[in-house]
Amino acid sequence: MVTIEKIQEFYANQFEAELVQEIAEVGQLVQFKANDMLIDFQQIIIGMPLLLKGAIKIMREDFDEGELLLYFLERGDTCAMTMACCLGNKKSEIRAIAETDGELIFVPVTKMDAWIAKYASWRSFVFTSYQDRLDEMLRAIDNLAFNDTNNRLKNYLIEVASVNKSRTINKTHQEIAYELNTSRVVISRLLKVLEKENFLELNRNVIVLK
DNA sequence: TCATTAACACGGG
DNA sequence: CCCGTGTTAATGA
Repeated sequence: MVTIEKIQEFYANQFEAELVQEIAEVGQLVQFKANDMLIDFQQIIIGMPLLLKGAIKIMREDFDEGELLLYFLERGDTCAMTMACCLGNKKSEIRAIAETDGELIFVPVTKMDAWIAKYASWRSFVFTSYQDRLDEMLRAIDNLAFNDTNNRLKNYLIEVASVNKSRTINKTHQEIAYELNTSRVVISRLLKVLEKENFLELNRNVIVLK
């Protein structure tokens, strides 16, 4: 059961009391661990997540089995894909994997529709979420189209450090290569250069930004 | 020029 | 020994 306090803590200024009450009644509190798979491709979405704590990475599958990191979700965010799926009864086009440990509230699909009509605050939450995700998607596309791998890697490292709230990144070169949809050789080489530039420090399984 | 794939050596756990 | 890392050589876009 979701406590009203928890919802208020994170969404207090956004939702009217009555809506907070309803979320508390039907919402389901879910704890997740880093690397938990929360949503997979083709999966049918049965609920919508309201992220309280932690970070979730949203991945897109490539035509040839590769993957690509689109963006991270953080506290107060929700997944636009989920909303699109809920409203359109479609399967997921993305994969959501926990980047860190965290906590979210799961709201059943059935309520989503009703609340859009009933609560102005929910309606604007849904719309601004769409807007935010679209903006992030555009940034992801720009990054991909106009940046070389070196800059993509830098941006990626900075973003990862930010969502983990730590300058220490616990990832292997292979994992990074996978998320940026490139090869490990390239990542190893670029990281080595960045180390020489004193941008970071390399250790086994650990990268420390300076 | 820069990425990819394959291959290999090194070394820490 | 296994895995992550660093590097090279060949090939391609």
